[in-house]
Amino acid sequence: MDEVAILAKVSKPTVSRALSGSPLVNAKTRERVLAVAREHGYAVNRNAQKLRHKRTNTIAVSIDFLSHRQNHVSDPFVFELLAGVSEALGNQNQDLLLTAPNHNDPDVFQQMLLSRGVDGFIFLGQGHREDMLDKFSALGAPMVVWGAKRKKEAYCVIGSDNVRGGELAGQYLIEKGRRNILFVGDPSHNEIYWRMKGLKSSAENSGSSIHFSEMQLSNFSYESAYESAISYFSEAESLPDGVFAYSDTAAMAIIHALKKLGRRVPEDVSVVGYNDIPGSGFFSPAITTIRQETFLAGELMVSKLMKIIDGKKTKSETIKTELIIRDT
Amino acid sequence: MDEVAILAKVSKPTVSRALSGSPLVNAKTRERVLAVAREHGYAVNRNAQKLRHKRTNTIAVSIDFLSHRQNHVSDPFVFELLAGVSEALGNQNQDLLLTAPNHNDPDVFQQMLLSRGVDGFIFLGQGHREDMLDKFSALGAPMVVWGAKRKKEAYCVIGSDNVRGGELAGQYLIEKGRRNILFVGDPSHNEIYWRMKGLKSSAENSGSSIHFSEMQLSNFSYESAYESAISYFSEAESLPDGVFAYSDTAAMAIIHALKKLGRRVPEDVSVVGYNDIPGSGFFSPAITTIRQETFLAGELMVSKLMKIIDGKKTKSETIKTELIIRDT
DNA sequence: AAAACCTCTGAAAACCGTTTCAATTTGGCG
DNA sequence: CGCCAAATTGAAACGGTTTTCAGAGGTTTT
Repeated sequence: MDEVAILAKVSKPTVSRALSGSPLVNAKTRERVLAVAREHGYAVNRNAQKLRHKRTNTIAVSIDFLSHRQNHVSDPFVFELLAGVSEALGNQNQDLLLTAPNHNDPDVFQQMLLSRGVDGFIFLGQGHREDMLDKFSALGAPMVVWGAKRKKEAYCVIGSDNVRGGELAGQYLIEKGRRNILFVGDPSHNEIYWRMKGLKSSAENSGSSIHFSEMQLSNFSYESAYESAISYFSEAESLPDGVFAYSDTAAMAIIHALKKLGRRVPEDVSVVGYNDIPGSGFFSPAITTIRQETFLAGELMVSKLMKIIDGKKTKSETIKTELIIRDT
Repeated sequence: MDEVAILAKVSKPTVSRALSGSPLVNAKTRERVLAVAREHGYAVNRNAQKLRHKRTNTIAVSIDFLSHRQNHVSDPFVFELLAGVSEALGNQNQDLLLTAPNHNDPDVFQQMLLSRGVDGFIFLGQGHREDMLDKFSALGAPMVVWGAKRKKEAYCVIGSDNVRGGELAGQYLIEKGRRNILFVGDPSHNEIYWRMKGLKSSAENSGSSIHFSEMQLSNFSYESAYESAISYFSEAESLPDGVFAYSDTAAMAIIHALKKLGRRVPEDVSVVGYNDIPGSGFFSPAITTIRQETFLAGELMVSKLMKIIDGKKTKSETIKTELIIRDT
């Protein structure tokens, strides 16, 4: 910057002001400075800026990101969320720091904040990290979480209306005449718990007598979901005629298992998924599902987080949640 | 750091040395410093460090990332790659900066480098950005690209052996007795071009007479691929009995279209995809595909890039490429 | 006992911007 | 023409770390 200053025959602060668009600098001077900077390929050092400003304009995004090694697979849905967040952050001139998958220690996150590596956090998925998130937010970390609302609002949560999603799925299945309904998912995840609750409540309010069962599904991958399903069904007294799976990916695995066992979908069994992931309409059968507006969700999370970083208050919010019927 | 120094009754440089694990500091002194730091929740300022070191330990990752708005969808395969890269970077203590989706301007990337925002780049997918990548690499930017090798090796490319992948697909189809083979994809993408080449060469070397056709597919989404397929097939003289699609997602859309038109897959038509994305075995029919070791690819890209950043030379490399047969 | 050598520590400079504050110039107005 | 305000600029300090270099104290060698 010193060199630019000399070449433009001004002082360093003036160069700084010219480049940062300060109104305190004369228009002609600015032109001169910009010309020199452009010509000599000068770019301000972002680290010096961050150091001085005590602000990094960087947001850490943490995905409940399951590496291949552990035979986990991340849901395409998360990718959709990430795309939304990425675009929204880009629009706000914020950098997106994707945290390493195995960083699930509150200390690691706090370190990032303390060392001024990032200004705030977006957690995509609560997973089983609720305790960690509670602790972290108790430390006053600026953060927004995709997931399900908690009893006490510790941090800002954006998510779909899981109870409503469950109800929509339930109503659909009941309208289809299904009376032996299976829920697939791991209700120790908060989001999934509420989806199940919604499903149950719609069954209770339907006036019909519904047989309700539940299939735990932990440690998700297509393969393990499929195998769990096969072994579950082989031990079950009766096969369900309606299934609500916590995600489209799970629905796909379940459908595969049902077909393997000779059930026709959707003729014998109706299956509802969640997320409306790309391609869910191209599965056979096309998957009836609950859509969440992931793109808006990204924008919403980012705008909330920016507010929080600026010291303003915001509340958790729920995203539009609708049933997409695919009957063919 | 000054405060820590005072509390530990040493000077600032000593604190710095203690925290960075320098051997120049006495063991007892180090203990004292670490204790004070821990107790007072002190963390070194990463930005000051980066400023001083002229090294950020941050790698920019650019995805040919297609936002929802443009009705594009990113292939789950890219997510797999990203997961691999993320884990590998984490192991090397490098931060991963995910660039905004619309950043496709070499100037933007150069700015990131010049302003010392990042040390290097990983581009996941060449897409239609080859010119940009050439320009950027000509500026001496440290970078590694996932994609297909070019004639002249301008930058380090990691990718599958696309020609071989195409050959494997072709051999499979021909062995299945297919003689009317369709390639689906946009050969203006380098990777896809070579896959097609491989397919053709296996057809030519087979000794049988193969009718070969080609369906352009630009601007991918499931929906548009499906529609293109429907309109292509309705105008074609004959329907193919073998299809090689440039990706599993495209294969899924094509299969959907073929079924719609009353063809049975795999009885009437054999379809081969590419990537072995999660769930490709759970589609109906399960998708025969070409697998690439994405996880190793991530590690390889990162290790290559680290070498390049350290001023060492490396060469492009090809990842294991194998056919996964799913006939059921 | 002097010389040579380690080991450990601290002062000062460097990294590269931005901000504060004071100074200079210019313009407006009576 | 003199005075005041506004516009523009620059000197110096600051943000937080690391590195260079020199020095203090202790140990070993001759």
